[in-house]
Amino acid sequence: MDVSWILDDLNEPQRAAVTAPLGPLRVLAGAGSGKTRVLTRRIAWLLAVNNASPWSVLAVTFTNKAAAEMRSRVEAMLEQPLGGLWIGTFHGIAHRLLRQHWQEAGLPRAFQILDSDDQTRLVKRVLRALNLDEKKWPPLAAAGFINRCKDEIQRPADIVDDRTPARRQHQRIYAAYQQECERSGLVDFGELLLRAYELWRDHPDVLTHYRERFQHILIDEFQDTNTIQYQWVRLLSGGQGDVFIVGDDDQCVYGWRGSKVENIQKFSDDFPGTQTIRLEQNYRSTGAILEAANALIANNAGRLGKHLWTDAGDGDPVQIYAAFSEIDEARFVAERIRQWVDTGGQRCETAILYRSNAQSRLFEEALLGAAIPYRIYGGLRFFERAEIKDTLAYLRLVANRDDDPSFERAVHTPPRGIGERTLDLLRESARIESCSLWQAASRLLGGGALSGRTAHAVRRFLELVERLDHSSQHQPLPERVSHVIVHSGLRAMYEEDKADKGEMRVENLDELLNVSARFIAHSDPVIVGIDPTEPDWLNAFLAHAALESGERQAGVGEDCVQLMTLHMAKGLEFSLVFLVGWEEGLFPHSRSVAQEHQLEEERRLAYVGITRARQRIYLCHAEQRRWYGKETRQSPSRFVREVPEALTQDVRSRAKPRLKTPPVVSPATTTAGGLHPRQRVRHAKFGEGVVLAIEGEGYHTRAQIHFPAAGGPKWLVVAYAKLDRL
DNA sequence: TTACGCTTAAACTTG
DNA sequence: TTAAGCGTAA
Repeated sequence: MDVSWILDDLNEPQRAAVTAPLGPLRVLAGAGSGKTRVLTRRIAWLLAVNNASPWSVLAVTFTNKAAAEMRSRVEAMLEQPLGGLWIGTFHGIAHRLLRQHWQEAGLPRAFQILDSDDQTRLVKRVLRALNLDEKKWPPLAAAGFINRCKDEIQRPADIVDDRTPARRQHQRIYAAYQQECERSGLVDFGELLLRAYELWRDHPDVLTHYRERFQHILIDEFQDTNTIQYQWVRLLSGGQGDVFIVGDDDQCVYGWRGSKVENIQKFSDDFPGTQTIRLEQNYRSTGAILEAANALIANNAGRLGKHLWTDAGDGDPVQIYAAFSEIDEARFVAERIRQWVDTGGQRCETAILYRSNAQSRLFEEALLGAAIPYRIYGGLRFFERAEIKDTLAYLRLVANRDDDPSFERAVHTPPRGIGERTLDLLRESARIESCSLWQAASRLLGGGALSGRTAHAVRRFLELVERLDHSSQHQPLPERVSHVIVHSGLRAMYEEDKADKGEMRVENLDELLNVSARFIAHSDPVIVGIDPTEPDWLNAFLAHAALESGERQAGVGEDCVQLMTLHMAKGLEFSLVFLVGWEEGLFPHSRSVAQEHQLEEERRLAYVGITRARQRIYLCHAEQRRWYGKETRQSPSRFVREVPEALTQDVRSRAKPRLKTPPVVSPATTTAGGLHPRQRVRHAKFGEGVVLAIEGEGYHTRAQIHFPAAGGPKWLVVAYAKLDRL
């Protein structure tokens, strides 16, 4: 069989991984080494060469976006839709299993998913019910404890009593919280995984079915798996079989969330006969960038070991800019971006990467001032916006009256005369009767326990939800959503809110309508992870809203400078990268320097940042910074010093490049690129033109070119401008 | 019950 | 600096 279409453009180790015999295989894939390519080709190889059925393949990715991309790539390669193939995140797959086996898993059929925001609110409620002071027992800490337990496969009963009051109290909170969830038919993110794990552990027939089905398991970003995900894979595979894992221990940056680098390290112990393949050739960055990254990460102990290399040439040295202040830093970045764009660079090929979201504001201002379009990733995503969550709360009540968190949210938005006192009454009654708030409200109304005015308000609310349900029950999803937006009074409430962001919120409500329409039109039930026969689209849509929190901002396709945190940048690449705020206390963050393993995680984050760059990189730090309203003197991050001086160039002192070999950019754009006056060239944006003059040499060569289509002559740095000679 | 002004504290973030 | 939480007035 001709398999060249799968293997042709792969290097040796990549090919070895794609064609490896069935069995446990670990691919250690460095940044930019073609990891995604290897994964998709492996799936194609299994299907086309091994004649595996799509039905027998399970692929796990880190995000929903990656899952969608992988599916479309494989389908494009094989030129057919692959319905039976399961691709998704651990959570998406767990959810799908639980929808299918809700009875065995001990869940109500219409169970709903709690996002972390909902979870924190619920924990707060539990704290109040237990009469605990929120100051002494911060809800976020309690929620963190619960999530850590679930990640470690621990139910309240499994928690070892170490006789510390804090742990005992947290265990109590966990138990009460869990009881609440079960009474309300709610499942948080950790619970999705834990239930799915218990489903297999406690139901051998179900496990056997999936073991026989999933002959091929592939997992991406394995360095970011946590304990339960690892154990779940072991359970499914039985510690053997065709398990293909890909990861990079140097890019594990989610330790604070339970990820265990050890998982990728100990995989070979738990899966006997594991083959390990290293992908070390980097196709992304220049030599100087890679060497900087290699030198930095070498300061970490206990790595699996890997040395990235490239045959692309050294490229520019790493630029280091010591700014006077945080304002100077932002101004400098904006100015350099301006230059880059003026010389033909694209804005969307540029990224400003920072440690924490709070740093973005100054760059926004500087870019705004320089009239450079930008896009910020971060902040609230679509399904996390207040107005959207308000609407979803009504929809969830429509789906399930016993959903207490949704009851609490909907009952006082918009305000309808039911306040804290009435709610306390309902909560107390619900606690005594151990029933839901909805049931408590009905009972209190029936028993005449409420005063006339309050009773009226509560009755109207209950009737409203009933009406929302019944009058739209047999209508398509978008109509139901629209019905809720209007008749809940949410739309009117936000329309009146002229001062604030009311207008935008109304737009978002309308957008929710569009989202629900698109969900019906485009959703492939297989991808969404629901049983295709599931008749209730409302439940499916609500699950979608919880699991896939949506794009952060519109305007994806525009040519904008990209602003995001280092975490978000993992997996992305840009020609020009600014790593800003490299100062002690900021990065590494002051809370991370005390513990060695946390410091190492910060260093991995720095490594991720550096390896995002293809051509040119700037490390920036400010000597003085206004932080939380106070002026502080800052010293450069230790990570700046960990980049060998031979690879760097200081911008401010205007020192000569210290790189011994003359900088080479890339074969296609070397020096003058064979340009001479009167030469005809083509530029991606400006069209055809004629070279008028050449100036400078080496990397800095500039050419003055007359572009009739762009209205006259322009100076372009040849190395950046990607000119085609004609 | 709701709205407003004062105090306080402050990563990264996917499902 | 900003955003969220809390106490007090309308």
